[in-house]
Formats: sequence, C-alpha cells, structure tokens
Amino acid sequence: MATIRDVAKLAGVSISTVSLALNEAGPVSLETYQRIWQIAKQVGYAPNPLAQSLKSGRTRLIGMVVGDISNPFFGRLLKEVERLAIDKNHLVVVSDSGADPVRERLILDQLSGQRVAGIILSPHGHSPDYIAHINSLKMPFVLVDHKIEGVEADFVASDNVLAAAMLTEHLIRFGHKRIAHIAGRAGLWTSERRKQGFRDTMRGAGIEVDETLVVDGQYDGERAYAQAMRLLTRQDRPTAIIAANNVMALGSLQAINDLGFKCPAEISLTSIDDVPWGNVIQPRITMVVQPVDEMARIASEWLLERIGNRDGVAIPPREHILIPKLVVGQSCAPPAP
Amino acid sequence: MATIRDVAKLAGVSISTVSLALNEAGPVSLETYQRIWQIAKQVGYAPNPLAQSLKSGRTRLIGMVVGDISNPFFGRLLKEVERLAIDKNHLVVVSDSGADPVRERLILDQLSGQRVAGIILSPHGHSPDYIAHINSLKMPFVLVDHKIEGVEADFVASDNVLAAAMLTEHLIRFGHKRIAHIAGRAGLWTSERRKQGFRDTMRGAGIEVDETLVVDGQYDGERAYAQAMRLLTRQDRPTAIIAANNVMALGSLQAINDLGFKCPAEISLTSIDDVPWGNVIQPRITMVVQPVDEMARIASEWLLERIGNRDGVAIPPREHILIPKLVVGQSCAPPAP
DNA sequence: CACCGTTGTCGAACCGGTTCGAGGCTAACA
DNA sequence: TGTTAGCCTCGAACCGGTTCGACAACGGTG
Repeated sequence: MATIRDVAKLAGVSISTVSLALNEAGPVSLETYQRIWQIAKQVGYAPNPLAQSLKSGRTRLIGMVVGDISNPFFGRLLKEVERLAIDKNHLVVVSDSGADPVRERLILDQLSGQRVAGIILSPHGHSPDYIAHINSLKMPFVLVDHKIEGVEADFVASDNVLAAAMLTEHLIRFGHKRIAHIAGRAGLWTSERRKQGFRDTMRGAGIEVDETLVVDGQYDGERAYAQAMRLLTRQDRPTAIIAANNVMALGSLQAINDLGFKCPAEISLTSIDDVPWGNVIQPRITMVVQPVDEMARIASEWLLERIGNRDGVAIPPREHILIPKLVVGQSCAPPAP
Repeated sequence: MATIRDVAKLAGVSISTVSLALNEAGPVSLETYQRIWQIAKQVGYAPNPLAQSLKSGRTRLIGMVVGDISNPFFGRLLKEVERLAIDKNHLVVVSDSGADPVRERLILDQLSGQRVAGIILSPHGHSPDYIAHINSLKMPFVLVDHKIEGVEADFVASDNVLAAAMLTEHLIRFGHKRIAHIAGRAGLWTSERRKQGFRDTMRGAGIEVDETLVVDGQYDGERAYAQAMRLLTRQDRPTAIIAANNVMALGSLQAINDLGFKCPAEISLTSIDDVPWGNVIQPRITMVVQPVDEMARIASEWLLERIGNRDGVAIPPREHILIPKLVVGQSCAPPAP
C-alpha cells in the first residue's frame, strides 16, 4: 500500500505539502496541488486510518451494544444504524451483552480501549456502580430502548407507557377485566414503564389490578411460556394477556395452544413489537409496533453529530420518545362468558 | 489514559524496558518486572491498540459481511461469531451488503482500508471482475454459505444439495408428483445447489420435473409471495411447495392462506432454515435446519487460526460441509385427490 | 530602497507503541 | 589480571499520518 511518503517522493515535494494538499488545508499552489492529486490517484493512495486515528485519538468506528443481536428488533435496528453510519464513512462494531450488566461493562471497556468514536447502547444495569461506570466513559454515546436514571446522555425510545396503555385500552373496550401482564425483566426501564401504562389504564377505567396477574417474563420466550402456563392453569385464570415483547407473546401463544385454549375465543393476546413475518402467525396478533427505523435514524444522527462536534459547544442531553402504532390483528375478542 | 511513557517515568526505567516487561519478551530482572507490573496496574495502563496496530499493520477487528443482517439466519451466525471472537480478544465489525455485489466490494474495500485482521464473507457476486477483486484482498477470509468458484479461501456451508433432496424425498413419500420449488436468487451457489438437489431427487424417483414449477424467489419474502400466488392460481397448480429459505416459506404460507387454501390438506409446504419461534406458526412447517452455531464455530476458528498464523506455514484452502437436519412439522400431507 | 504581509514549502515534533543493536555490569574462566 | 559470556537496560528508529513554526521568495507600499 502506498504511503504519503511514496506520494511525496514521486511528486518531488515534502510529506507535509502532500498532507496539506490532500486535506485541502493550508495554501498550496495550483500546480503542486494538481500534481499531488494526480499521483495520489495514480498509485491508489489512501491514508492509513490507524495512523490518522493514532494522531487524532479518534477512530471512525461506532460501537453498538445490545442485549440480544439475534432478536429481530435489534437486528433491524442494527441494519439501519449500519446503513446510516457507512454513508458517513463510519463502521459499526457490534457486540452482544447477553443482557448481562457485567458482560456489558467488559464490552464497553473493550470498545473504549479500541477508541471507538461513539457508542449506541441498550443498557442493562442499574446499580450505582454501573451508573458511575457508564458516566466515566469518555466518548459520546446514545442510549436506546432502556433509559438509566442518573446517566447524562441522549436517549431514544418509544413511548412505553403509551404502548402498554393502548393495548390495555383495546382489551378493556372488548370487555376484559381480568387482564394479565407478562412483563419484561424487573428493574429495566422499558419493563417498568410498560407495567405503569398497564396499571394506570386499568385504574383509569376503574378496574382493580390483580397484582398476581402481573408476572415477570424476563423478556424471554421460554420464561414467558412458563409464566403463561402458570397463569392459564389457575382457577381464576385471566381472559386476556398482554405480553411485554414479541418473543414473550409467541411463548404465550405457544402455551395457549399447548393447553388447548382457543385464541381469541377463550383467551385474548396482545404484544408489544412485531416479529418478522408475524403476519403468517395464526391468529395475527394485535400489537403495538415501535418505529424501529426512526429510532435507528435518530440515534445515528445524534451520535454522529456528537462525534463530529469534537470539543465544540456542549450539547445538553436530548430525549426523543417515539409514538408507537397499534396494529389490530385477530387475537382479541370479548371474554368468554 | 496512561501511556507506556507514564509507566516508564513512574518506574524510573526506559519505555523499552516497560514494553519488554509487560509483553513478557526479553530478559528483565525480577525486581524491575514486578515494579513495572505493579505501577501499570496502579495507573490502569492499557496499551493503545491503535499504536500497536500501526506498528504491526494488523488490527484486532474481524469483518463480517452478509447479504441481510436482519435475516435471523445471519443474526444467529453473527451472534455466535461475535461470542467466539470476543473470547479471543477480537471485535466484530458488521456490514450489510444488501446482497448487492457492487456495495459488497465497496464494503470490502473499506474494511481492507481499516486493516481488519480477517473477514467472514457471505459473497454475492460471480463475475470474473468480482472474483479478481476478492482474490486481491490481502487479509485472510472465510466464505460462508455461498461458494465462489475460482476463489481460494476456506469455505463453510451446509450440504445444500442434501437439504433440498431431503425435503423432496419427504414430499415424494407422501405421494406428491407436482412439486414446485421457489428457489433462491439465480446464480448464487446455494440456490443452484438446492435446485440441483431437488431435480436430482425427482429424477431419481422417476418423476419428470416440470421446469415451469421451478421459479426464482430471490431469497426474498415478497418475491416468494408473488411467485407462490402465481403458482397457486394456475389451473395445473402444484400440490406441494419447497421454499429455498425461511422467509420465502413464510411468504408462500401467506399466499396459501390469502388464497384460502388449507395447508397441508390442499397444499404441502416445506422450507430450508428455521425462523425464530417458528414453532408457534400454524401449521408447524416441515423443514431442514442448518447447524448455524456449528457453521459459526468453524468459520471463526478457521479465520482466527489464519489470523494468528501470520506469515507462517501456508494453510491450503479448506472446506467443511455440514449435514442439515430434517425437522418434521405438520405442513405436509398426501396430495388432495 | 527598506519594510511588511502574503504565499508556498519544508523540517521536525508528535501520537504510543515495538523492536533491535549497543553497551554497561557482573561473574566465570584461562 | 585480562578476556569473554550472559544478563539487564537503554536509546533510537520505525509505523504513517497531522500540524505548527520557520523561512524563502515575492509583490506592494511608503
């Protein structure tokens, strides 16, 4: 690979002049300028990003850390972030924290050590220790999906309270009163907000919330299957289930099927988030979808803006809450008498 | 961040001694060694990978380029590759080529410019130009899923001929004769092999292949939906469909449902590759699953081996063909009389 | 003609490591 | 006691860029 020194030698000038010319910085005579550019093109010169980064202390890499890359929600997020990043000449380093705060910290340290320019993070910790660690990171970052109180950073997510509220409202309108909520992992931002949306809407409609119907599904399909099984084998089983995400909805549907219940005739089911090709699942699940492309766009834009804005004016932390959309399927019906 | 010079100053030795001690290279007295290590730990010294890479010419980044990151097959592949890479202190840079050879080349150039240590590539081109370009890449790489004739590189995939043959055989045993095959994008390694497995098995059973029932679905769900629609609205419609991948199977199922056909009573359906939570889709689709974790493991191991083996003995290109597994669902039945 | 500002170019320092040859010191040996 | 080998340690070059201060050449001004 040709280096800047090769170009300088061929052009008969010093390396600083070559650098000045190629970066359009500093005064260079037109004749020299053209000769340098022509030779650079001729030998296929491309600056070594490692050398540039060593000098500048910053790479053109963006880190993305999520709890489960194979979850389609994050798959689509990643795809869109990568597309936008590459247009801005950045590459995306992706890492799977397995929703484990300890592993997540290790990964963040590794990314930080690699001098990535910025990080898009879906965080999974909430201890004071964890928060202190996140705050000590020196590069810009954007939180997606989960917010952590006490961390000063941009945050992009959809309105989780509203998402749960929409589904609850939808079920209440069908006449349901005994509604179960299989929630996400306790303590996580999204889980708590979705629970809140559920509870608020129930109370707003004058329906008392049976707290034994609010269970922790850990955002995990298997766990949700087990929880749904437990709920549906009770004497006073619920007439409807709100699953806090896509995989838990599928786990619940599996339980409904396995127990021989009919959905929606006997049990209604709703979900937050779509699955790819969810429309071939029978019945089509009524759900609230998050505008994932929009999330990716805002997260990328904000991050790239902070990256570009090196030591410029301090931008205060921003927050963008996107409005989810209710997509009605065939998984809801009035409760069986 | 502490540099090696900081450590040297605090330890009262030269930077070369520090480097020697921390890398366990060269003779250093026990006393000096311990002092250096203690101070390094104390100030939290970690070597700057950019400086190391600049000197060595090689980074600890692995590139992964696939046609569609949001496809669950690649999502799982990525997840596993990333897990194995991080254990070996490598990070994964992922990029989506959109199955476009031109875009793929741009991405490969960018990765090569970034001096990634190696690349896991699911290639999408086949022109001589393209092949020449791939061969000119200087870092080690491993091809997954698609093979390109004329490229000397490790190759990992599952037995695509066998996969299609298994499904064909399965349908023939049910008594099907008019079997349609919605194939992947024409020209791609996997597509052609799957078609071959289909045709060979049909002929082997003495059934003539109706070539109008072998259509191109481009590995795309929408396209497959359209093709299935076209096939099923024919007078002499097939009694069974073999979809060459997961999303095309779902597209086909959608078409079957939308046209009001019953699966499997009226139309049987089979697929290559699973979808996540495919078990809640009614009916459960009979499919052949590829051992994706195994693929990821071999691809990672081979690549890391070549990366570690810098300028060592030349390893000849290897090839590993994994045996797929038939998973019988409820989507197949004897053809309607 | 002396002085000044501008333009074009260059050398050198720097980023933070690795690596190699040189050399000082000590101990063993003739 | 002189020579040599082995052990430690160090300075300096190098990877490939960026950037800043120095400086020569030149034209314009008083």
